Amino acid sequence: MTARRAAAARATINDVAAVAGVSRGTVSRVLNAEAYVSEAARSAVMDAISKVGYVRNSAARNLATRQSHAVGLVVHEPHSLFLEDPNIGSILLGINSALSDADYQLVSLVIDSERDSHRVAEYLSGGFVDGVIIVSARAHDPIAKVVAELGIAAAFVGHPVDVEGIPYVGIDNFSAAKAITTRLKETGRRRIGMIAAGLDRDSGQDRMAGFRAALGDAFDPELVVTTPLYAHTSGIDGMRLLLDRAPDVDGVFAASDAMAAGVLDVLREVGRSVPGDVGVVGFDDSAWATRAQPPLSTVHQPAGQLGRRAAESVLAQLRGETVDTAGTFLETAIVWRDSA
Amino acid sequence: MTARRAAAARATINDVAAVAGVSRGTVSRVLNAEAYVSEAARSAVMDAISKVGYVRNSAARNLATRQSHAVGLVVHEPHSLFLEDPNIGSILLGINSALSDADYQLVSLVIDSERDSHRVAEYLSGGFVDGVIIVSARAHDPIAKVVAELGIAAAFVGHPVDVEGIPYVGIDNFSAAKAITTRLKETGRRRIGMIAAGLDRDSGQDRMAGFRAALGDAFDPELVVTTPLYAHTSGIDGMRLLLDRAPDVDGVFAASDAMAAGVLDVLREVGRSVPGDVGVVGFDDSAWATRAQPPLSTVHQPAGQLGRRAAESVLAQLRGETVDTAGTFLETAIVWRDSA
DNA sequence: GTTTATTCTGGGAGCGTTCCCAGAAGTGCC
DNA sequence: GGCACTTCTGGGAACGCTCCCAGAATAAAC
Repeated sequence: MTARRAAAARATINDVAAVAGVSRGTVSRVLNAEAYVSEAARSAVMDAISKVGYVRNSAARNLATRQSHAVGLVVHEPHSLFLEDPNIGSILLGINSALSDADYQLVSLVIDSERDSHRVAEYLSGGFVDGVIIVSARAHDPIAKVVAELGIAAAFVGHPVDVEGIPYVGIDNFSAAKAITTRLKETGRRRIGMIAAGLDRDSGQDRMAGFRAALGDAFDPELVVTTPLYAHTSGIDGMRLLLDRAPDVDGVFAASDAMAAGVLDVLREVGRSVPGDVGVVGFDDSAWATRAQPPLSTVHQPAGQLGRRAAESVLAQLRGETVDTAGTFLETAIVWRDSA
Repeated sequence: MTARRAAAARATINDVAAVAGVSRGTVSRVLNAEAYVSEAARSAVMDAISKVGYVRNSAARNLATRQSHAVGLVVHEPHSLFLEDPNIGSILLGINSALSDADYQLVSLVIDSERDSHRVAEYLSGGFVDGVIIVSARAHDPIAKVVAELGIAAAFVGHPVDVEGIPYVGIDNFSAAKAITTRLKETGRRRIGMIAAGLDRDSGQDRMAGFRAALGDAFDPELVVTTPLYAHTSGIDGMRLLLDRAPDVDGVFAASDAMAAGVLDVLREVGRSVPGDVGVVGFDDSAWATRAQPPLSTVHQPAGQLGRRAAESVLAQLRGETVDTAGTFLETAIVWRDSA
């Protein structure tokens, strides 16, 4: 099998113009939906387009407009969370959906961390993309810094930890944590504990604050176990500690599904039934939730919307609009399964 | 925050030529590593490039060469497995790595299934990409058909079910299944059963054949339970059936990690310890494997390599080379954890 | 009917490359 | 020194679009 050029000779705007009996300029105006085109000319051009099978040559357009009509999805390997984030697929689809609605392309910018940030800057200022979306950046992400300096149209999905001036889209962790804790409380639990994590970020703090707000007077600091990571093992260690402190605990809110899965493991180990003896809820609605036994009640993140909104922010910046550099917080939903 | 053009005035090839004291043509030759450039000219151009901070304008290049220098990753939503495949992130990274080595861009082609295949064909022949990579296509995938008809440079990652003439990259299911079964046998198991699935595909058949080959004379058809799907519930049902048939089973090879997780659930239910009473192995090294209790011994797929090889095949086609339209099979590795 | 504003159209110029041809410079051989 | 190669260089033309200006056609106002 050898390579073959897809189409021997593709129709150009000139072919369309000739068939429609108008000029190149008029075809271009129709293509770009500009004003001042007569209805007769417009329909003649439309007919001609489908007749000759015209498809716009984006390279020529990009060259003439000096824009790439592309938005990059920055994946900064291996330091990014790209491979770990369970919602990444949906986020990507959401981004793409918004972009293609606006006739923009999504290009993947996988940046190898071996190279320095100078290379990254060159890459971004190289005109390959008009804007950039950064998913789950970590603290001190060099790309975030470069983007901020260059003033490139950009948006984050997820919390940027130490970057100012770039809009981001996230979820309302406080309300979500409060809502699911309330729901857990309503199942009749009296002694509800929490396995908290990531308190060095506002997302982690907000989840804990939401938990506290939901319990009100019933809140007992003794029942909150803090761990540094959102990991499965943190959930195991955290739950053991919690059981030590409060053997009568009958409800647990884990700040991530991975930790909740760890909680489940410990409860099984010590012979407590879920949700019979103890009700457990998680956070994320990741793969952990459905694969756990029993499946976890958890907080669902609107991953697709997260991506879409970030893309729309970049698009707005590209149109020259002023966008809010503060965060946009999306509503979450509670998914009630069998663990509580 | 308003949009800002990244660079006020980017350096062009003419600026480089002026600084280097040579002509446009010579700069172009240096840029494209062509023959017939004197060493003096080459180094003068190189110096000038870094001096003026030149970055090639890909739109102009694409226009002049009539190639996009981009390869598309087709994601055919919602029918594709894009969101489900646990290895998708690594595959994507592997593809990108090979592509960027060859100075190609990866662009995401998310195709909405609401539109017809005519639109897909237009998309692919529209010159947006020079080639295309299709991940985990399902049977009767319309894109696969269009690609085959158009003769576009393409490659599959994963088994195409009903498409001929397009190269694909997969793993050697037979050897992998044989190897892990042998390994299981070597732990001293005497009665090893299998939960097979997907026998309507060669991947499923190969896994079963590998299992059989590993056992040799010890193979007992009675100990093979067949299910249609690779799902978790299939694993549960399959294991119950296997225990009915052979209560003395002391080893199980499940054709997927999801099924192996189901096997684990059943064994726990009936009070058999793993790996004490029964050794269990899976296939895929997906998230199920690490999240199972105990973590599964399984077959690891070289996801990054799968992507890289597919990309390299497309690149070879683009260079006009003849590539083998049969499948390329990559070696797998056994990951030995705690379940056997 | 004339003037003025508005709507519409054609086509030249330019975007930054690559391609290719013509010719200059260098090398080797008789 | 003359001739035939080979190596190297410059620059015109083209790629297919958008931008923009000048002017034609039409509509509105006097």
